[in-house]
Amino acid sequence: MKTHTVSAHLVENAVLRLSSLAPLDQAAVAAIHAAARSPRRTPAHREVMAEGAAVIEPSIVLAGWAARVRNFADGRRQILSLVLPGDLIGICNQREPLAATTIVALTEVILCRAPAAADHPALGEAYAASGALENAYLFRQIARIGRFNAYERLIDWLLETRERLLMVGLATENSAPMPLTQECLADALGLTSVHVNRTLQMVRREGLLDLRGGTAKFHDAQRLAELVDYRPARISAALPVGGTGLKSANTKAG
Amino acid sequence: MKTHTVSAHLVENAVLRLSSLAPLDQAAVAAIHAAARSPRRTPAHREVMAEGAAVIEPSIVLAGWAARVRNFADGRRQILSLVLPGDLIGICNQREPLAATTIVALTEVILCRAPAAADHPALGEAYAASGALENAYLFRQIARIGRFNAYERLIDWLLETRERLLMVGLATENSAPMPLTQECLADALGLTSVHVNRTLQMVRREGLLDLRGGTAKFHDAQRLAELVDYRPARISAALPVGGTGLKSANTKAG
DNA sequence: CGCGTTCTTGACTGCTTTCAAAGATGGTGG
DNA sequence: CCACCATCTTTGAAAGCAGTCAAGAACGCG
Repeated sequence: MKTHTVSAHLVENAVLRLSSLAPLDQAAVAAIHAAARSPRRTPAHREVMAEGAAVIEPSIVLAGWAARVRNFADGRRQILSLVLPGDLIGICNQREPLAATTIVALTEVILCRAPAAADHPALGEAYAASGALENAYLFRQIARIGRFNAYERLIDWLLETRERLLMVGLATENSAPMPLTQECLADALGLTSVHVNRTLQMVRREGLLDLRGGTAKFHDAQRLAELVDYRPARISAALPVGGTGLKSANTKAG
Repeated sequence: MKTHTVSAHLVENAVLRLSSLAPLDQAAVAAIHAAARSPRRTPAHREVMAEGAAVIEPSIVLAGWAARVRNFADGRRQILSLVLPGDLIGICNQREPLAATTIVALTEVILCRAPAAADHPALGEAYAASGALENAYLFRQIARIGRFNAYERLIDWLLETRERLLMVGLATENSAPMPLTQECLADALGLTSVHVNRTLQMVRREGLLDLRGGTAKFHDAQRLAELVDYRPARISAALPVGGTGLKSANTKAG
């Protein structure tokens, strides 16, 4: 298996996400494909981008998992958000921007340049929608960490990640790749790895889901969603995101 | 005192913030002044904007405190971010956008329409910078709630709020208005009001700061910043935000 | 002065962390 | 194919930070 070229199907994940955010014309899709012919790779554990550095060129994630992180002087670490295939980084309409956060590769990550929005209006819309969605996930992360207990955090976060993977065609209704160590999970959830481990076992015992070997199996996504009152993220009246995933859990708990 | 017109000095707060984010030409400033002649008021405790509703017109906060909040079915509440004078709400470049969060007035809030960026390029830049800064504060909120204990959260949050108020000329080096109940603070910090109360007393006893009667007194901002390794938010190499406020706390703790 | 909201306090519970060590897993080289 | 090593997962016991419940004090307002 040659690792020097990006196989075409990788690009499809990104195209799938972006075109579900805004209808893309042929030219826009072609531009993405063209950009993907010059991929850049970042090995696992290495930084894709450093906080406070001049921002790198706008990029599309073609493959791999990364995370925006904040590192503290005493070694504590908080994952601010996940960066998944189809996501954009370094998009902003400012002059002389600085990277707001460090982004670290959790697995090997493949990116390519994001075609300029100026050249493709459709892409501009997709980028804007992507930004809005990213923002919505930040809000969710705050609410999750601020008011949920470990059990709720874990379930809510897994459902959210599943939703995002569904958008790029990388998950199925009840199975999603989840190549994170429990320590990473802990950093994302504001917990310790020990407690993540115990919480994971609890959910496993209940038969609701099973996370191991880099894969999450959702045995009863509907029930999980009800447990934490999970609703798919929505940023536009026109484009319900997550349509592939959960039915709306609007049955009154009564 | 007549409450039916917006006195000119209120507008100045917003102009101060926006022009520190991007240099504003006369026309842009005039446009803001013009917009401010048609203010809208929202009484304390009422919603400025409801999550999931079609987004209201882009607005500038002229006066008052508001907050983006997430309410849970069981009564729990999390404040996602503060909305202060000079802040913008409802700015986004999408079609058919939905409000990502509810915004509730914590005190009476006065807003006005935000002049269209299309008509004033300088405003467009200011809006973009404002958005980037808002984003930076979301990241901080996640890190704060995810990895800080109550003591650190309180100090860090107060320093951040002070920094933001300094930007609009509403705070001085060691005093800032803080018209929030301890319950609101708790909702912002992901704590309970009882614990906020106890933490507040601890900081007070240490003589570091004093929060009461709607005003925060910072007796030793430098020391407080060192305690939580606080650094002013920066979004651009060109525009160091918070220059009015803290010196960089770069002395190695040794 | 009376009332409602906010602040304060105490005792108790409990979720989560900490520390340490044992067990599993996976990849590597002999 | 197995030994070996590093990394990751699992477990137990103990301590601590923060939450809960309840009631009294203080404050602001009409």
